[in-house]
Amino acid sequence: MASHYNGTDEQRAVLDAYIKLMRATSAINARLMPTLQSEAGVTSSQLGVLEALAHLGPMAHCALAGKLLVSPSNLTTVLDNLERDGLVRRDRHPDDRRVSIASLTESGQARLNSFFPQHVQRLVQAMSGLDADELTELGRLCRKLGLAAAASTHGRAVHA
Amino acid sequence: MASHYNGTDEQRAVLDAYIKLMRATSAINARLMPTLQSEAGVTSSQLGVLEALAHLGPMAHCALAGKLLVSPSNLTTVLDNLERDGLVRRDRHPDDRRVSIASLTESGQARLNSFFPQHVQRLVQAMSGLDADELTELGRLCRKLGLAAAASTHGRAVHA
DNA sequence: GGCTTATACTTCCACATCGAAATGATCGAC
DNA sequence: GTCGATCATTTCGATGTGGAAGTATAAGCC
Repeated sequence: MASHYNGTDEQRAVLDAYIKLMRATSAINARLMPTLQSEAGVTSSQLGVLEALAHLGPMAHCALAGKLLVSPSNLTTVLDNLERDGLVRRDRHPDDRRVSIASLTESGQARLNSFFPQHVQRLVQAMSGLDADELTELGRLCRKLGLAAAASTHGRAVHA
Repeated sequence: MASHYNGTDEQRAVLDAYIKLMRATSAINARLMPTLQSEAGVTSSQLGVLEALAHLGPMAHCALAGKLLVSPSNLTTVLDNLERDGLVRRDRHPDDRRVSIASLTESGQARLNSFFPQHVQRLVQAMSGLDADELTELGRLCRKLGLAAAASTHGRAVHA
């Protein structure tokens, strides 16, 4: 039993599910991150940036922060480190010089190509504890949970 | 569609579930942390320490790090901040002076009592997007996933 | 007893993270 | 055209995070 809290049944059930959810994400990430850093030389935050730029093309700083759900100030740090390592380039928007456009360098693209397939393969292995149906169901539940939580963060929960 | 990766169906399914899992945990934590910091004055890591000490009693540094699944060096920082705020006390083990025993102060216990019920209630609300059965199923899937991932971190995956 | 090894914790460094404040640049009102 | 408001980004300060190295203590071996 994960939860020792002396509350209602509903509260204990929620705490229990929450703890398992957090442990699962920790376990998966603990499985992936060491290899990512030693083999690919990037952190998971940096990987997020590289992936987004590869899939979506060059993006403005604030758009990228929105996509990745991180704060702009945090993204500044991550981009600083990526730029220092030559994986990402920052250019000013020609019409609005407040805006900085981040894009993959050739080196960044090459780096991503060199490790991403293996990274995905390790992820598949890390999640091999669930079969295809369970994976689908986990995705459905997480999506529903995440959308409801995000909606209630701001105003009222959306009806659907 | 969450995943744009051009891999096999299995790889895309895994990536998709992974992204939803990460988004759900981010959304829930984003919902809880601001209130926790402004109302209770503790971070989520600090809450983990306070909870563990309250449920399990005074504990040695390394035992606590094991329970919380964080590195000893990280725990040092968290305990430093909690001790500075008077919520936790560190004492030397009488028989082995290498060991430091962390315990809740009265102030720490009082702080925990003062906000934990509301915190649980907010968690219940944050996770209210799922009904009781879905919560149970999510817990089951996360537990299975987490155990398999943790097992494969070290040696081979356990057979069951 | 003194040396070696092992253990427990801390310190140090790099990175991630966010909020708040500062900076630079655009836009609207007049 | 200038002033003020607004927006995009960076900087700063605090916390969390882990790995590597250092310090203090204990235990084992000769």
